Amino acid sequence: MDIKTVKISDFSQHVDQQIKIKGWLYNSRAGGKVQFLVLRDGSAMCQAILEKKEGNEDIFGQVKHLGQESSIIATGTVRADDRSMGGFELAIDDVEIVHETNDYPITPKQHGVEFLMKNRHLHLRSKKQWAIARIRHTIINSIRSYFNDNEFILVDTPIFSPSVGEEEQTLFNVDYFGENVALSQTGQLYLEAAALSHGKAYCFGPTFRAEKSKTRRHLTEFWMVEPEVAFIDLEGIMDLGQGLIHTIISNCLKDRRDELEILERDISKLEAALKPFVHLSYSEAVELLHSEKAKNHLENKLAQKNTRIEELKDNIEQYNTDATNAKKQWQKDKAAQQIQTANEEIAELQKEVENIPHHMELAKNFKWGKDLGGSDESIISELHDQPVFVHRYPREVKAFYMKPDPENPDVVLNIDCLAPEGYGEIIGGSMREEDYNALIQRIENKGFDPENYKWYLDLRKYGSVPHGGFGLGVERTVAWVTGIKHIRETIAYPRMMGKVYP
RNA sequence: UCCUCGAUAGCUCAAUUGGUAGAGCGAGCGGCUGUUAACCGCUAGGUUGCUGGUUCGAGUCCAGCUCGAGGAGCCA
Repeated sequence: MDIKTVKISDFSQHVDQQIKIKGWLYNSRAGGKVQFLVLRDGSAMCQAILEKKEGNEDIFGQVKHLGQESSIIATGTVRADDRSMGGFELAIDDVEIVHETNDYPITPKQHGVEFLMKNRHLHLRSKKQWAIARIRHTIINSIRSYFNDNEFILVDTPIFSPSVGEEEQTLFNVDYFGENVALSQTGQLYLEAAALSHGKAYCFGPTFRAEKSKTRRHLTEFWMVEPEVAFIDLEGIMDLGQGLIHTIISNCLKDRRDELEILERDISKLEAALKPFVHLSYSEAVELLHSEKAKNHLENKLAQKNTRIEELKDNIEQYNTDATNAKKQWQKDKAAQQIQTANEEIAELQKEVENIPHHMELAKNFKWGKDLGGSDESIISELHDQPVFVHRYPREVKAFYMKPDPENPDVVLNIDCLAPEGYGEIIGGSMREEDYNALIQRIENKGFDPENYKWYLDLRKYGSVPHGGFGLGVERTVAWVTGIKHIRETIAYPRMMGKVYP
């Protein structure tokens, strides 16, 4: 009789049945007569019990010496047991060793960033990385289904783009049969053409920025989805963006509870984002930055950080006492580890504490007409529980194709969407200038040559309509939803300044 | 491009005013029937990132370089 192979995530439906699982050894605690194996099969992890019995001494001995990440096929009976993680475990009858692994580099203990990134191809198997990847999958799937369900047509825009002379430092140049072209940093201009064909269109692909940014928010290669709609207005664009983010969040809350729990994400923060978003004009945002509210917020933040630092210092005292009183070596080591972790947190907090007065100055002295800086965005987003749309920025700091507000030509009809908790800008979008002559004017004012925009200008010559759209950065969205600090963990193989391996 | 910090065993870290390089984890061997980063005992494991300098003596001090982390600017 063939024994059925089941997924660990389906264990609850197979209690007391004999089944097979195909997977990998994640960790093991071997005893003389019983071994506790933590197995993973891609769907989940479970504990498996191998008891030494008459007749299985060979298997017992072999499994005992199996290295972490050895691949195996285990046959056994599913049991409900509260002592086991997930509430179920596998009582093993037999193990087939598919591949024996020795010296797997990533152990269940702590590792540094550099080491993990060098071993990224293996790091992907770790629990947190596994959870992040699954949430990313759900986010991308939500994006596709949201647009598909709302009658958008997917149009793929080119990655090789002619260089038109603008913003050259931020583009990657490629030798294209002797011609200098750039890797695309947006599909928007091409997508405008598609929107005039389909009414609603979107593109979804990788995008490339050669900015020399080394921060936790930047990648040189990242994924962006860009919808573009004919006959829309700015309110419509904001509704579209809010609908998209609501769909993403509610799908993650519905389908990725376990993964969010693995990442210790505060669910209430995500639930708050299901409320209608805050709408602030740029001018209102500037007022907010100048307000007592912003000042008080930063003062509170400063006080909180200082309190936390004192708390950590007290903890360190305690750990030191623990270490002195500890009889066992491992207790001393544990205390040392805790002290190290606390010191790292203190260092980070002290840096923030140092920066807060500077941020206060920046906010207080913010002049109408400048683009919002990173710290300004943080202040605005931290003052609200849900994402914030900031609209109508000064025309001078924004791109040439953005349409000026007919009611105030000093500002353009654009939006930025700021994610909560300081995760920064996740959406940028605008209405596009649809008037032929006005667009030429804008191109010339920015110092560009209208000759290079011939086909783009054609869109204003033949059946031009009010239209607009936005771009949403997938990795920043994943960082926010998962609550992880650094964007490099939101994509399987991050590309950053100076890093292209593996 | 600029500013700050860092590089010691496979991994994470320690090493007092410059004076014999250590621990835990991991690996190997052994012990333990309910473990949750299991635990206990033993063993192996090092050109202290590179180059030069100061010194009787450098992991430690100085200079330059390489690599990494965080931030500024810019941005999704």
